[in-house]
Amino acid sequence: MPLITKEFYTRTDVVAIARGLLGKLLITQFEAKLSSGIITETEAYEGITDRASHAYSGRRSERTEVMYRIGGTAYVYLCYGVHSLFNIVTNVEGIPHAILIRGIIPMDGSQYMLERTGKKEILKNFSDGPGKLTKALGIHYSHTGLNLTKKPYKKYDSGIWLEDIGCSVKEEEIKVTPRIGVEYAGEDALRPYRFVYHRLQDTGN
DNA sequence: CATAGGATCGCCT
DNA sequence: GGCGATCCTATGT
Repeated sequence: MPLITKEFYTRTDVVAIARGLLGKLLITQFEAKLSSGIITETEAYEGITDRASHAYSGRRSERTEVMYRIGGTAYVYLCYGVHSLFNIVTNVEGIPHAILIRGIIPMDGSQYMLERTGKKEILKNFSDGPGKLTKALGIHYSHTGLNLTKKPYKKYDSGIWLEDIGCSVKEEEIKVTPRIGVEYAGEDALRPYRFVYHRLQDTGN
């Protein structure tokens, strides 16, 4: 299946990209273990003008520095001291847009996902939260900065990348809501920047 | 240096 | 619906 390339991520409309990521396949390979899932939920974070963004008002720190890199870079950070949350940086270098991936439907490598999560089987709601999917796919905050537009060449190389599996998502299958857990962002908390792909959501496996 | 709090989850009631 | 886990980051002294 075709790899999603730089041209997809470096576009300027982070909201359009967040919608466009629904139905795409998110794939990881670590220690020769390949696992993947179809993206069913995303949130757009619009950089320096968006109070909900870690880069609001142009803030830069060791953690957020990767947000200013070129679109197609991974931004993974630790939340509540417990969960690694996976984001995709978008736009050109210097513009800190990002998209939080909030849900997937498990596809390949279910045995590895079960192993990582300590579950016996893949049931409904197995990977329907941002912290759950990173755990299932083995994504850790140490993976921040990875280039998502490069697929590992060898079986034992690590990588995170996305592929277009030809899943066409209709407008009426997308539910649009405000983002979760950003109450502190004032008016920006009301922005309709969360996208949920309904046809596939909550089907378990 | 100290400390509050967070783009969450799972278990409890 | 409530709460504790758990630790890094940002901010302030």
